[in-house]
Amino acid sequence: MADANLEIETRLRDCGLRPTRQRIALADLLFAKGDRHLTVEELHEEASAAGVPVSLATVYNTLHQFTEAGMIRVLAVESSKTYFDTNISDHHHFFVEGRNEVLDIPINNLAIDNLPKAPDGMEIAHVDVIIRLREKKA
Amino acid sequence: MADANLEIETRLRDCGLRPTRQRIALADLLFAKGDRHLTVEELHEEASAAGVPVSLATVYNTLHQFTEAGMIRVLAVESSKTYFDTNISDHHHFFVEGRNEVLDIPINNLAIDNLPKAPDGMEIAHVDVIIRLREKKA
DNA sequence: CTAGGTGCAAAGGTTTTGCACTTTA
DNA sequence: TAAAGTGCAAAACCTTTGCACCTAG
Repeated sequence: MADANLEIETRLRDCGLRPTRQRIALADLLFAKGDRHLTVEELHEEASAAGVPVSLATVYNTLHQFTEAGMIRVLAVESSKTYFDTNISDHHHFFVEGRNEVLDIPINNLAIDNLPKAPDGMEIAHVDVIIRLREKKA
Repeated sequence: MADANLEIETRLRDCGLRPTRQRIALADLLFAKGDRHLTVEELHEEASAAGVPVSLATVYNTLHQFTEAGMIRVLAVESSKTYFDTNISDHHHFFVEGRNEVLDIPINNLAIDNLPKAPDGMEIAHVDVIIRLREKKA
């Protein structure tokens, strides 16, 4: 536990972020449980539940700082809320419509044929594949 | 011009929508110029510029009605604004980060290998591919 | 005439910001 | 003790809603 915190502290420091109590707690929640897809609201509630009172504003700020530092990624799946993904490796997502749930696509041999070239003066920053799911009618 | 309006009126009627002045004008703006990617705000401004005063609320309502009717599609590219796409055929997009611009991927032989199965009880509603672009540094 | 549509303004939800206070190094 | 981070509340967005008025069939 102390070890885990030390690891997180080091990681934050490496990203140029001061390891404050709030950032350590949030990073801990984010990375302790494997890959996660969270909204600001959800992380805020988890932090409160975990006995770490953090203001919503700080959660916003922190998640954006983590994003800039490349520790997490923003997912654009739905236009009302911002989802953050703790898995920054190259992978793609299911999105369950109606339930607003993001899932990793498990066995990732998904590939794209004939990926187009970027227009002149542009380069590809990232390719997102989102497979939208709906509940099957019985 | 009268012809075009008649066409649009018929189309709206077929979708169960009364062809009101506002809906005709908006449909006209949306479909007259080929495939487009617009926000509510942009369409509202275009309508005003075209001398068709329409309230923002009506643009929102109308675009949602058109979406439900299957005339247009919602694009989730960026989490702050909703983009609507007038091209409902199966195709994908570039998104220029920083400039917040949506472009169709032109020659569409893009294909996905090993598309995963939907989890139990779910079916695939739609697959979105978004290629995020950034300006190349010289 | 009447069901449906529109406009306005107000409310709702998410995200950002300003500023005083606190904490880290 | 500086410099950076945090919390609160207010503000800034984008979007939806309620209700009185208008309009197409």
